[in-house]
Amino acid sequence: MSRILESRFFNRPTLAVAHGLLGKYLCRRRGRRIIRAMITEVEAYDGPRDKASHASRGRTVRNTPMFGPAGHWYVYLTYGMHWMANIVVGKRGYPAAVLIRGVEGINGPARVTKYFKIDKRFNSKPAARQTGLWIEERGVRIKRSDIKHSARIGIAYAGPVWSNRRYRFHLN
DNA sequence: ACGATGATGAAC
DNA sequence: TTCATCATCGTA
Repeated sequence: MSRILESRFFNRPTLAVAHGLLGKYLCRRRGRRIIRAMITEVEAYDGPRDKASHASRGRTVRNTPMFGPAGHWYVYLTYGMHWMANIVVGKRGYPAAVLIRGVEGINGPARVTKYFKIDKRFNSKPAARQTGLWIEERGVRIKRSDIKHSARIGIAYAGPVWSNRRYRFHLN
């Protein structure tokens, strides 16, 4: 049994969605083939005050998807070569997203997008089967005690308050 | 430890 | 229009 996650799942507080994504499956259809992998690591970027978030300096062309409806993708290029896959969460107008940092067997957000062949084509598109990139519940139960939380990676510029927040969640 | 590699946003 | 900065990775 499996269930494709829809906006009712993503339209919740950012940290709750981040926790909830662990154990869910990132799914990609290319032609007839579908690849799936369990999400094992995520990071939350929560609201306009979060100094580590692209939205901390207001709305721009790039970060516009973060202000849009929950359950849509926010995909952007970093370091001139790596795509980052984020799912938008929370209410419209409130900029928040969860970065998918790792799936089973693949660690690192750039490796995830490389493996799943995710790029700007998905930016602002809904996570849905029709789009070719979506997220499924497949019956994996994650115990609260199996979720580790720690500081987010690569965001020291955000200052001590925001860089020390334990907004990174992972299994193991 | 550091270079790759280019879009972004802010300053000028 | 220029410039520093980046939600990183692979090689050392």
